Amino acid sequence: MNPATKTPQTTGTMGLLSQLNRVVYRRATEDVIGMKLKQLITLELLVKNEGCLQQELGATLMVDPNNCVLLLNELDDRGYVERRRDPKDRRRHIVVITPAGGKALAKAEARLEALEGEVLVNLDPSEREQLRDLLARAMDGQDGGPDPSCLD
Amino acid sequence: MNPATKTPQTTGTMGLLSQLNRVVYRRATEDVIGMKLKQLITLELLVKNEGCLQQELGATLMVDPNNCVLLLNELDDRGYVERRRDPKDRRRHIVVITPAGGKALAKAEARLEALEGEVLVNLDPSEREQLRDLLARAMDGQDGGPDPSCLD
DNA sequence: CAGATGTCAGACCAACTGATATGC
DNA sequence: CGCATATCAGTTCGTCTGACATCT
Repeated sequence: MNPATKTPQTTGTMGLLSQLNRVVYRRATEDVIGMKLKQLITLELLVKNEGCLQQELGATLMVDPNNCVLLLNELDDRGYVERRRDPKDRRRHIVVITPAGGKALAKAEARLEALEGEVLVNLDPSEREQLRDLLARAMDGQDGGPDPSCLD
Repeated sequence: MNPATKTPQTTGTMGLLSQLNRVVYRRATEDVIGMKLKQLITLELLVKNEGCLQQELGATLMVDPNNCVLLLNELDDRGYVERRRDPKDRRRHIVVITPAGGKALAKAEARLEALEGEVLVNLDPSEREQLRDLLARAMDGQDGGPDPSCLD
């Protein structure tokens, strides 16, 4: 019996993706990059489109609105973000990154890039660029891709 | 070296990796592919090198020995794997996939490939091949790469 | 009032820590 | 006896569900 009748590929792309992501998560701990990886990603997104609505943020990051609150509470406690009421609709919150948040982000990104260098040690620079491009294109148009819908 | 000042890269490679992985995990639920994604990956690995030691399995999958037990218990309960004592060292367990496991894996892989087609809709076949290759090469030599150390 | 947004509290699930049993 | 392997129980962490408050 041959379960993989025609594909002798050792592991599927999704499996490889999951495994490599596990490598990153295992190594990108808080004491290594200075904050949780999820927080770093959140701050990156807030830099990209400053003045993002909280619900848009949650949708882009693919976290439930409830989880989004907790995530922002952590960043708020650290002084990395600020929640302001939307003057146009006072139910909503506009989330902005603070100077302290930007500074912490820059430091964390530097640490993460160093880690990236270790994780992707088998790939030369042009291949890394290729990988980043493919991942970005795959994400594009996904639920949480580089969607400029945060803009007013 | 100032990473933030002149690099307008929207998101780092690691962030993209994490995000795309989240997309997969959100969609590859048990009721979609028939089993947990982690179980699928485990079975794939057991097909690749049949007769793998339990500790080698855990190391490759990057799960603690404790978690490995629970993971195998689930697969064992379903009748997908079998644990046999190693005759050469009866402390050890050799894990093998059962015919039922192979059958379930084939079905789950088909479902996952369909999902992969949806997730990577922005990439044409050659680009998907490229992505799979880059991920495989990045994983190679990592803690849990295609390491043939399971062989005796 | 009905609907939307954000917040919190409690339940739930997955992962980690420590202790136990067996075999070398 | 010391060490290794696997297993389980208890804890902890992250996530999800449901109730509530505010605003339109």
